[in-house]
Amino acid sequence: MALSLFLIKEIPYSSSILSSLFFPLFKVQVIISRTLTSFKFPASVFTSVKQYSSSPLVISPSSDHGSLFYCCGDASFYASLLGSSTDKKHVDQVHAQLLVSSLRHNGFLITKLVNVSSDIGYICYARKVFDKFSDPDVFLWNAMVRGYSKHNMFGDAIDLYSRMQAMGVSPDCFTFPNVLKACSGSQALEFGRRVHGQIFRHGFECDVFVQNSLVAFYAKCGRIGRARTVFDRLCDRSIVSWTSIISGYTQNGEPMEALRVFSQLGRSNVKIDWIALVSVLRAYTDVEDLEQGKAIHGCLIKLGLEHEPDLLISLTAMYAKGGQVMVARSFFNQLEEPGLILWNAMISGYAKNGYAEEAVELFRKMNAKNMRTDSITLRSAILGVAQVGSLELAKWMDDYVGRTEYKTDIFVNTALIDMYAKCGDVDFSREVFDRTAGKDVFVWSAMIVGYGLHGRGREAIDIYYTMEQAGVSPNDVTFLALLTACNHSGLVEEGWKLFHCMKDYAIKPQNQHYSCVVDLLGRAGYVEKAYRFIKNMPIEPSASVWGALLNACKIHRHVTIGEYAAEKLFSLDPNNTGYYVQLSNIYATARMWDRVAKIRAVMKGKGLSKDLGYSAIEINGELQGFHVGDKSHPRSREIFEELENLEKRLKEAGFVPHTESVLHDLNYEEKEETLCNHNERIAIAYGLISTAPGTMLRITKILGHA
DNA sequence: TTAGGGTTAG
Repeated sequence: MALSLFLIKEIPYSSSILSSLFFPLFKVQVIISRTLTSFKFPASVFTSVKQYSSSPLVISPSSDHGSLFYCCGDASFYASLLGSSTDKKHVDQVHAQLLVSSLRHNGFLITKLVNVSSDIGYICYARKVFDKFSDPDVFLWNAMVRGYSKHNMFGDAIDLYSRMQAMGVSPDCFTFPNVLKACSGSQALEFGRRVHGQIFRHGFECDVFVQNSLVAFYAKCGRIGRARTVFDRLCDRSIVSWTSIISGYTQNGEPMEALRVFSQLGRSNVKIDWIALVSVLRAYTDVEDLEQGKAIHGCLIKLGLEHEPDLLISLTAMYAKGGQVMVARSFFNQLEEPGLILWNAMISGYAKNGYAEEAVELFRKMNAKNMRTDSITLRSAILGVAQVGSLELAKWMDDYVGRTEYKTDIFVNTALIDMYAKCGDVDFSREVFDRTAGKDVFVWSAMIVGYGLHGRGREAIDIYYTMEQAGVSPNDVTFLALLTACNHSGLVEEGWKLFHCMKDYAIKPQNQHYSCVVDLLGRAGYVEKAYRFIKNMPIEPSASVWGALLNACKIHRHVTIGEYAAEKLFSLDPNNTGYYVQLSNIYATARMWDRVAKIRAVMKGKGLSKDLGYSAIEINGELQGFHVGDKSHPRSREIFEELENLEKRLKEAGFVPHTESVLHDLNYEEKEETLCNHNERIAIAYGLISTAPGTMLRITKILGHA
């Protein structure tokens, strides 16, 4: 109907539409200006017009876009015109018509105009319309607040709501959901609390819409306890209430509780819909229970929802995170035009599971298709690049980011800092770090991690103190980064001191922190001190803690403590080959051959074999990976000749290899294990024969993905 | 006329 008005332009070709469809439906009178008479309306049109002549429809030419038609219908006529608007030009035209009509002060139509403009992303226009209206009612205020909330302009939404209150307009049940969305979007916890008070005062404590919004608000602001209280007090819980609290728990890192609530939901009479299932899938993804997630997948198939595009995103993410990237990819491939979030889920799934090249390739494909990318796409792609380990690719990625609106995005820059460090150039990390404005604890921590990775422990510690001076509080990640950095640089005292600083910030050390300290003490030879340190731990030591102790025992030939650590490890992680090999090496060093043989028999009985890592080097932009004892490269002979040559020169220079444990009759693999740097050496040798003297060689070590 | 929940993430 609305379109037919604008089709008047085409009247010479479609006069029947005008006369048969348009005019009979709206009681309007048409006055056609003389300039348009060339359209040669058929006589029937004028007859219709005369028949329905309660209000005037003026048609006159406009200079801007061909012919513009001013008309005056009734309010529902304008509403239907606006309702069908999908572009700014249409809205402009209808607004222009409205302005010259007697309905220009009609609050209902102005509200509709504001709603429609903000729906099509014409938010500043909506505000202009809003501002021109002198006496907005609650509907109009709601429409404007809704517009801002919808476009993530949370501050404006909150300002407007405050102004509304100052003007003495009473909010209604449609006001609060939008205001609360703005509060959670901008993490305005205090303001939201006040809104909660107002909800109570205005008597909306039983409105399920308003209360659901409150649950979501508290959950998104990290106040899951408050969210639960609101949820528990709800007189009538809808599926939205349940979904809000379930996803709230997942968002707050409590997926187990989310699943408990979900089982309660199963016992209630509320019908479960697909959005509820999406949040449950997320919870199973987070508890890393792929089997249970598969069961939910089964439910979805039963409900006939498995092809729901938004569910495919959750399924893709779940399978990708669970390491089943092929299954994830099959979901991705199901859609002809996967949306942005699905691309993101797939790219990050690849990147997080060691399929770095696939991640980068998919990102490139996305670009080739001219798809829109966002901050999350970039973060995932950067993670992929970091794991590929190529500095060339890293620079390309950095350039790419520089051409987007995300070059100042703090999350993206954190990822870039990490990427450069992992690709071998921490000074580039520092450049990104220096140009990042508004550094938060993650940015600082990423830089500390970078320096630590490169054995520049002092710089890591310096940066930490600068961070403190800048008034940014460290978190558990910061301390882990610091302890790791001290570890790599052998800064025992500094590490010990920093570990004890954790309590100043009320950060409870986790197993990772403890294992770092054990490693630090152990490597420096304080094996017994490390052992006592573990014995005094307030939490149950994990395998990584005992593993660090075992490693220290191997280095410092401590059989008794080594056996103790190994016993703990065998019970915690019975199938990990590394611990058996390490204990066997401890025995070998102590020349306790009978025990070496015993360990080997146990390993054989369990059918354990080694999981190899590899090292990679980039030559002329091409990445080459080497496994331990890798002879598959076409230039393998030259590489091993260079390696021998290198070892000869090392010996001449006075290098004494640590060979005690290789002297006895260990089998081939065990010898390879003992020469733990072997694959790095191959990569170095390849680098030396492939580059001009003086060229910087960057070796990337990739663990456990053979 | 207007409204609430989910999925990708340093």
